[in-house]
Order: sequence, then C-alpha cells, then structure tokens
Amino acid sequence: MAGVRLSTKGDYGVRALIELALHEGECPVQRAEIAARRQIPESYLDHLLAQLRRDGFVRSTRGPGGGHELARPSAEVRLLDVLESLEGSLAPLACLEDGEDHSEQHVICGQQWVWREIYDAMRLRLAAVTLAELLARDRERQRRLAPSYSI
Amino acid sequence: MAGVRLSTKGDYGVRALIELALHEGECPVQRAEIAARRQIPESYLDHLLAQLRRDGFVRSTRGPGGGHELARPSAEVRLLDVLESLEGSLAPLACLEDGEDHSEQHVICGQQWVWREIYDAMRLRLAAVTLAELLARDRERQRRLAPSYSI
DNA sequence: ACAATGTCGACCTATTTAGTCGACAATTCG
DNA sequence: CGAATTGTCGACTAAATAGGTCGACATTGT
Repeated sequence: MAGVRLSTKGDYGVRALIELALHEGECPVQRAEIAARRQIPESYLDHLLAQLRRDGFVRSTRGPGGGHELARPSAEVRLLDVLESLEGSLAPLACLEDGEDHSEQHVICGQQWVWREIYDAMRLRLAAVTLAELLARDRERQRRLAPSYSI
Repeated sequence: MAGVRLSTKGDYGVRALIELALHEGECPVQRAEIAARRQIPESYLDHLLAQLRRDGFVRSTRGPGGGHELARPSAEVRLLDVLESLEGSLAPLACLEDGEDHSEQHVICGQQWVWREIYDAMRLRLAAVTLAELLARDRERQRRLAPSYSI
C-alpha cells in the first residue's frame, strides 16, 4: 500500500491510459489492442483496468465493439491521482503514510524531515502533470524516433 | 538494486549511523548498544554494519572494548551516499537506473521524463544533507520531546 | 443463438524483505 | 596461555510482494 519504486502497475497502467488518451473521443479501445501497442501482458492489463475503473478513470463496455475509454477528459486527469490509484500511497517512508500520526512524528526515524520535503515536492510535481501532457510528450517522442518518410 | 521506497535497511542503517555520530571521537559503540538505543534487531544490524563497513562509512574493532565508529567525520558523510550504499540505486523507475541506455530512452515508458526530474531533485536534496545535520536535528527533536527538568 | 468482448476471483511462482542462527576470528586481560 | 568479549561471515528461513495466468461467467451487438 505504499512506496515509490514504481512497480509495473504504475508503468503499465499509465501506458494504457496514454493509449486511451490517444483515442479520446473515438470508439472504445480493446484490451488486446492496448496490450499489443504498449507491450503489456494482456491478462495482467485486466487487473489494472479494473482498478482504474473502480477509481473512475476508465469506462468499459462489453460485447462486440466494446472496449475501454477515458471516463474523463485527458486534460483533467492528474498523473498523481492515477499513480496513487495504481500503486497506493507513494510515500517513500512508512512514517509518512497518509493517515499516520503527523503531529508527533515517529520518535525514532532520523531522516523523516528530509523525506517529507522530497515527498511534498514530488507530489506537487506529479499533480501538475496531466494525461494530456503525457500524451503530447509521447507523440513528440514517437515523432523523433520515427522520422518522416519525406525528407 | 533499485527503488525509493526506503526499506528497513535505509531506515535502520541511518539510525545506526546517527548513533555513531553521537559518539564521534569517543570510544567505539557496541552492536548491542546501538541496537537497543535505536530499536534495531541486533543480528540484523550486523548486515547493515557490514555493508557500511564495505563502503567505508564505518570502522569496527573486535575484542573487549571493541565496537563500531564512524570512519569519516560526520560532517563529510552525505545521506545520499549512505542510502545508496544500503539500498542500491534510488531510481524510482528501472529505466532511470544508473548505467541504463540514457541516450535513447526506453521507447515505451511514457512518464520517464517526469520521474527523471523528480529523481534528480531528490538526489540533489539528499546529497546536501550530512550525517552531522541529521544528528543535529535528532538532538533537537529529543530536546523537544523530553523537556528539561529545570523549567 | 452466438460470437465478441469485458469482469471477476482463484491460483501460482519467483523475488525480495527482514530477519535468525551458529561457527569462527580477533583482541584484551588476568 | 586461556578465558571472556566482541565482531565477521555465510547459510538458512518465513512472510510479503510482484507479476503474472487461467477459467467460469456476464453482457451486448448482429
């Protein structure tokens, strides 16, 4: 329920959302396509989509023509919220966990104060990044990597 | 070998070093005393001290009157280095690991750029904190928690 | 009806974490 | 010297987490 060493959940999950953002406003994208285009194990992706659905980032529809799409505009989805949905708290120390006794910090942890600074800065930065921005950066990189055919 | 979710190693290890800093210039401190005063499992502490010794933070002497002491002045020991000794790389994403192919970043990871920013800032901050400062803060907190007998 | 798709939970394996333990080495002191 | 004290090192283990797979089932378009 805690920790910033991003696991594959955070990585895969964000990849999947970027893929959904890429198709924003179009028809739903299927699990198989997301998995293939972003190199995610298909049956594992299931769990990530389930979590993102629970937390209101994704809407899914069944049956032929079904698939997954963003439940909210990509410009309004903050990376911080997505990651906290997928990974749980991002606190680098257990004693910084949300809901901990904050008034009188753990008596013994000698480095808590530095990590609190770092944690706060990290959350601020992650809150400032939207899915739309992630998509834009992703597109830009794709462009750099796959140069246009017409020189 | 990677990850910033501090494990107990980083926590315990730094506690132990703070205790050593507290006795800087005095005779060596024994494993049992460090463990008791900083609430660390004694036999586990062994491993942490071994690592810190390997990386030149601690010097140990055997026999009666033996124990452990700082190998370098506490003011010259950076928290960043201590943590990297105990935890390995602190990179929040595998693709940011030192020694990774940095020129052409992992093609698929869509959030690498944010995490690189955060990682760099984090390392800068951790590099600016010395063991001496950790000790000073620790003392200050002890003082706040255990008010002096003379009001 | 049936094919395409998503949903959900049980299950599994490898790795990491957080230790414990015991044999051994070095050192001091009497 | 020899006994007591302290550190050193490696093998071992238990529990948790990571990273999945799989199969039964639900829903929906044609």
